[in-house]
Amino acid sequence: MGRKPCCPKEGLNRGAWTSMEDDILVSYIQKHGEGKWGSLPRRAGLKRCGKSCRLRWLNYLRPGIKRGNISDDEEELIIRLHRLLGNRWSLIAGRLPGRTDNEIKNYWNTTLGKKVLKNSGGLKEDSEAAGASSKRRPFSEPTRTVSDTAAQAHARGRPPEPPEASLVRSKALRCTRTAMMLPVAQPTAHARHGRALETAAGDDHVKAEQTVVVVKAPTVEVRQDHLPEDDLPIDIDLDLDFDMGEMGFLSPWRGEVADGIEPGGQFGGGELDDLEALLLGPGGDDDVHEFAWF
DNA sequence: AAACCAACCAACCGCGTTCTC
DNA sequence: TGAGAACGCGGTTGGTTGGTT
Repeated sequence: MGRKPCCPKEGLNRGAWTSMEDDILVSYIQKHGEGKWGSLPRRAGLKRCGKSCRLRWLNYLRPGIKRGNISDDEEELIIRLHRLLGNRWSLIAGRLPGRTDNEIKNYWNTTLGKKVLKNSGGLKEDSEAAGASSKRRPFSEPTRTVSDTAAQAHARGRPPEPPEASLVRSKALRCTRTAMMLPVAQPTAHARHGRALETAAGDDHVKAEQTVVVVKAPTVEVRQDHLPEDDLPIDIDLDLDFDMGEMGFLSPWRGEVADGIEPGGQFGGGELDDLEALLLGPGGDDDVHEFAWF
C-alpha cells in the first residue's frame, strides 16, 4: 500500500510550464485569489496538479518575485541564516524579500554550499568533495537535534559536546524551551519581540539576571547576572519565530558574537549540565524538542 | 563539429502538520 | 475526537545550458 497520490497523474501536463498556462493561472488567481489548490486546476481549466500550480505561483508568478542576481549582501545573509537555521529554506527565504525557498535552496546547493565549505577548509578538491558515486551531491546537511546529541552523549556516559555548527535543530514537533548563551559583554538596549512571540507568549515578561536566555513558552526570561544592574535592560535583537508551534532565533545581536566566544563554544562540562538542568527542569525532557545554540 | 561533462534550476515527490468536517 | 483533505516544506530528479576536450 503506497501513499495515495495528491491527484491523478493521467491526463495531466507535466514538466515546464508554457506561457499560456502561466497566463491562465495568473488571471485565475488575480480573479479568485490564492488557495484551494486541490480544485484550482479544474476550476481554472488547467491540466496540472494542484501542487504544481501552487509551486508555479509561489516560485515564479507571484508578484514581487526577484529572480537571479543574488547580491553579496543577500549571499552573506543567506550564509548567516543557514548557520543559524540549517536547511530551513522557507524561514531563510522569509528574511529575503522577493526570494523563494526554492531559489535559495538551489543557490545554496549549487553555489553557496561549496563556497562555505571551501572557506571553512572543508572542501579539499572539487572532485574529491563531489565523490566518486554522486555527480551532484547537494550541500544541504542533515539536521540533528540536541536531543540526539544528548542521547548519544548519555549513552557514552558523559555530557554532550558542543555542536560543530552554531545551531543544531530538528523539525520541531513542539518547542517549549529554547536556550542561548549570551556573550557576557553585551551592550545595553532593549529586547524586541516579533509578532509571533506576542501571539504565542502573550503576557511574557523579560528580566535580566544572568548569562543564559531561557525561553519557556509562554514566558520569556532573559537573565544576565554578569552585567552591572545599571547596564540593564540588555540589548537583545531577537526575532522570535513561532511557526506551527516551533520557535527559532534569528539575527541575535545582528549575527555578531562577542570577541573570544565561539559559536557553540560556550557549552561544556558542568556548565552544560547546569544548562541542561535549567532547561529540562524537574519534569524531565519530555516536552523539550529543540534548542538553539549560539 | 561532436561528444562529454558539470553546473544550474524548474519541477516533482513524499512526508509531516494543520485544517475541516 | 478521529479521519481525510489540504497545505507547506525539504529532498531529489531530470532537462537544459554552457564550457571543455
